[in-house]
Amino acid sequence: MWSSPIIHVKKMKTRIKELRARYDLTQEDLANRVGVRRETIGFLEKGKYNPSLKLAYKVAMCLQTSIDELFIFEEDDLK
Amino acid sequence: MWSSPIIHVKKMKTRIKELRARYDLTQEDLANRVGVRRETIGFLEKGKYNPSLKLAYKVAMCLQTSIDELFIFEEDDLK
DNA sequence: AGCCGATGTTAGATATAGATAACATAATAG
DNA sequence: CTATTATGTTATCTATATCTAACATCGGCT
Repeated sequence: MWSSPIIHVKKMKTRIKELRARYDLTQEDLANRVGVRRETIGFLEKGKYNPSLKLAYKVAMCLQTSIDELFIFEEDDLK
Repeated sequence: MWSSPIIHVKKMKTRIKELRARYDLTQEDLANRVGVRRETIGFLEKGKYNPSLKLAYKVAMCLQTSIDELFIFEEDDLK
């Protein structure tokens, strides 16, 4: 008798790759600036995992944008 | 090409508690809507950990705001 | 004084983010 | 063509977010 959650997030897209290209950065460049591994950036671009808020923020800062601009959520909706 | 800044995030504040009060929700109410445990909301409010981006998003949606409005980052600086 | 709903806090378990190293492939330069 | 650089991908490891179940504390209410 628990109630199911109201918010569902089906999928999350990111504009990391697009913005990284705009600034002509390699995955490794960006990774170095953010302070993570190259693979981590690669996995993020491919949506292979759900970053921590701090990581999302750091990537956004390095790409001169905001979290809300960098990540796009597609909702399943409010039920 | 600029000199590679390394981003440091010293601390993160959140307005969860403030907004939760505005909508007159208990931690448990919000937790149920978001789909996490009450303690998780409590720990988030106290800055005891760094949520995933999806969780941050869901909390923001439940509080009628955005991630960028809900979480405030204090930078250590671009160095 | 009690009770009760909300929050704090702990300890242990599980899930997963992110690290690391390795190797493969694509594209590009030479 | 080979050499190199950027990216894809896999497997294993560690750190930590989140779950779960307790129990404590605090505040409001009668």
